[in-house]
Amino acid sequence: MAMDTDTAQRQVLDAADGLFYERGVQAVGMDAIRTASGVSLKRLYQLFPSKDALIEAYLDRRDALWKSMLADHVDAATDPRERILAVFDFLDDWFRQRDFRGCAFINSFGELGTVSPRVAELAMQHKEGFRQALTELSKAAGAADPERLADHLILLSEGAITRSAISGSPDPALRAREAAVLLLDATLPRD
Amino acid sequence: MAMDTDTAQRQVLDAADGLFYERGVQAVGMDAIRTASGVSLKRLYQLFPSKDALIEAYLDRRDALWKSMLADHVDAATDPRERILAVFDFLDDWFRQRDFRGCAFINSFGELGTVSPRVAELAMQHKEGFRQALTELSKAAGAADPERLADHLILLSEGAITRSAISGSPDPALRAREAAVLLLDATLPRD
DNA sequence: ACTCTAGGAGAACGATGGTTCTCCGCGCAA
DNA sequence: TTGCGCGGAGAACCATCGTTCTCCTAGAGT
Repeated sequence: MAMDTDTAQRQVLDAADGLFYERGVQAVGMDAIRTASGVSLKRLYQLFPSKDALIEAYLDRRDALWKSMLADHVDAATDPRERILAVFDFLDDWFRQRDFRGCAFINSFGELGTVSPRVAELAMQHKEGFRQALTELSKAAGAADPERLADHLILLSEGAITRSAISGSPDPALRAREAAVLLLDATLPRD
Repeated sequence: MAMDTDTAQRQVLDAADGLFYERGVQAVGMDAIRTASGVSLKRLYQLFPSKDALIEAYLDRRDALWKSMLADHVDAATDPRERILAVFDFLDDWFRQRDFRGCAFINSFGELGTVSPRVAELAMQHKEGFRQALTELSKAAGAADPERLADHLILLSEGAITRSAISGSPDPALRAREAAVLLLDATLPRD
């Protein structure tokens, strides 16, 4: 009758993801997660020894999921320039999801950045991973200064994320893509 | 001996600004504001009937202050193109402030956006004000499509704000300025 | 001097949060 | 069958929060 450990863990993480992302980490109590997951408080606390641990697991999973969604979009293209632009198609897809609420890492950092070094660190690592991905793509596209191009593309992406979250419209993804085209035209060697 | 209403109000807003901005709105209790401001709870509640009202006043004041700091930087330049780039000099100044913690509106939106329509509205209005300022600057610089240029510049700015907040470095302002130069070169008519 | 009232300090109140504990039932080893 | 231990439901506990209330002091008007 006892639900096995793996599915219990998954259900807790599913519930945490939905609630934390929608309402913010501080606004969601452990009781809400217990109700949404159907996993008792006792079990919940033996799977995750504290709310902080659960928040960390939530962010870890988001990071992995996000990276894999990004990779799926990028890998659907072969031309190096198209692979860069695929990043913005990915953003467009993401922004169109009904539950889109901005970047979980930015949101969590805003809530806990000053008080939880762990959350601050996870946010930095997540963003650093994105930066490295963009640097690779820029290198593959033949940019003379791939790190710089990556930085410019990140700014457009992050800007699109927060603008889309606040405005509630997916448009910023298109605007960011346009701007990226201009930047690529100005930066990459002609072909 | 009673402190007059204006100074009490100012002290409360000063304290609220410091605490809300540093730790986030939810993490700061009214008691902390009372201690930091030196204004008794009773008086505090007759100045601001609820914490929500205080949050709103805090955001209102941030909006006004931010706009005037931006205007100061922009108005220090006369050449239309320089006036656009002054936006990024403003960001650089801002990011270098020791207490810089990102955009108060983005942070508050992340915390309360789904639960407080008022905060969501204030965040939208703040960003819309920025958008209009950039649209005016783009128009003055002779852009063929000033709204589009403004959108592109906003993405760079917002991206720089969140990246600087998370990385703790002011660098993103410089990167955003570089990218803005590339965009202006690609967008504005030659002179 | 005697009210009268605004304001300060802080207790009080009811709600909610994270975390732990109690009690109970159930499946399994001997 | 008899313990035994895991897990479920939810109460319990202690802290904190937003908000209000009580009590008291001190100054202003008469």
